Amino acid sequence: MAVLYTMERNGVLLDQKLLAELSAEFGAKMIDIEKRAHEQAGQPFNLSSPKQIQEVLFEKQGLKPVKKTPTGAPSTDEESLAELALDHPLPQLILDYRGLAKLKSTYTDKLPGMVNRNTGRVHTSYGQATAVTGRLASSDPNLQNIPIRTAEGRRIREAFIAPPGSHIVSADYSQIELRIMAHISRDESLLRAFAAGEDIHRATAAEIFGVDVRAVDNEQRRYAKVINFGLIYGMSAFGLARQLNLERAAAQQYMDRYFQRYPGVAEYMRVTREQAHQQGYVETVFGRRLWLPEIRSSNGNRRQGAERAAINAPMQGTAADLIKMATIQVQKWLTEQNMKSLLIMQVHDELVLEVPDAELAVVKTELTRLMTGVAELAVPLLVEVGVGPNWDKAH
DNA sequence: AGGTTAAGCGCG
DNA sequence: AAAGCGCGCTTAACCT
Repeated sequence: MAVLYTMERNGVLLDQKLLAELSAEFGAKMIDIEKRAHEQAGQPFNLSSPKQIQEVLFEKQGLKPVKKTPTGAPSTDEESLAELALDHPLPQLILDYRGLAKLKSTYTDKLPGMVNRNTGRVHTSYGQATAVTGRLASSDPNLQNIPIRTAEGRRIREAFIAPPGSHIVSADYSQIELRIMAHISRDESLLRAFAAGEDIHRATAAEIFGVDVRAVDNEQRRYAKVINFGLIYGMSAFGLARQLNLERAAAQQYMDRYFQRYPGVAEYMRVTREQAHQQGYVETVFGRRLWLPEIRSSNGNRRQGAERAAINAPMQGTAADLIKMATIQVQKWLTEQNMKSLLIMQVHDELVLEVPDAELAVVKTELTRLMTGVAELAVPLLVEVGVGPNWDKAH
């Protein structure tokens, strides 16, 4: 994939002033939180140290551990601290500190140092034979995990900018893995929902809760979304219960209801497990294989882990196949048409370009055409294109 | 000094 | 007994 070298060489421009401001702001907040945490604890301690957090919370403050880490130590992860925060002010302070520390150390402090002296840009490396599912992997720096899920984190995305006279254009596949599940399973309800252009989580909620699509409330849609994503990952009723804070029996009812309404998906799960077990591998729609050496392990946990990977791989892997083909097509078109637009990043289901203003209209049109037309599946491929002065506004 | 592992968390 | 897939990066803790 020569296009990967093109993307690496093109690189992305950063607003270094903004990153410096964010670093200063995050740093000041961290110092303030640290002070308050030390007051609450009645002693100074390192808020980055799981061991010291354990000592303060579970020994000194006497809070009860929520769960344990694989090595048996009481866990201080986000889920645990969020629960402990209901009874004590300290865990929330630690969580706030951690969030800021992550953003500062990984992004706002680090990225400016990665700017190339000659080009003034950041150049990632794409690993083409790293992820077992066929995805690319981005490293040094990783540009595939730039924050977006929180308002605080999104401000970092604003630092990914286009030069004067250009804009950032982002084009991403909408619900690509669920569409692939529809294609592979040929489940009637799923095919119909996508063909009709329905909001898939809303449609799923209507099926599971037995109400009209228009009557689905936000809570029901949120449940359906968790179930839809969970299915792609091979989640169990136990996992669903934990995710939605439900009784296990209730979670099991939702799953039963789902598979009753989408029998094609249930069949896909069954057939995929069976094929993986018999052949020792699973395949994407385009035939790339993922070998599963642990699918016949006598260790039940390892075997079940391999089964979940088997269920996920055809969807994640086919999505990877599709965007790889699309990436090649897009670069081919840019080259043939002598466009000045640059492909600068790939983030699993998204392509990011730096586009001179004069080319905006045609690039938007052609990106959509090339990405939606890259393959003919049993459901339409939908691409959402955004334009902005930076990556955040383009998304 | 330099490498590895554990814990944790950013993204799709 | 575990329980949700795929990655890469940072800090702490521990090792040689």
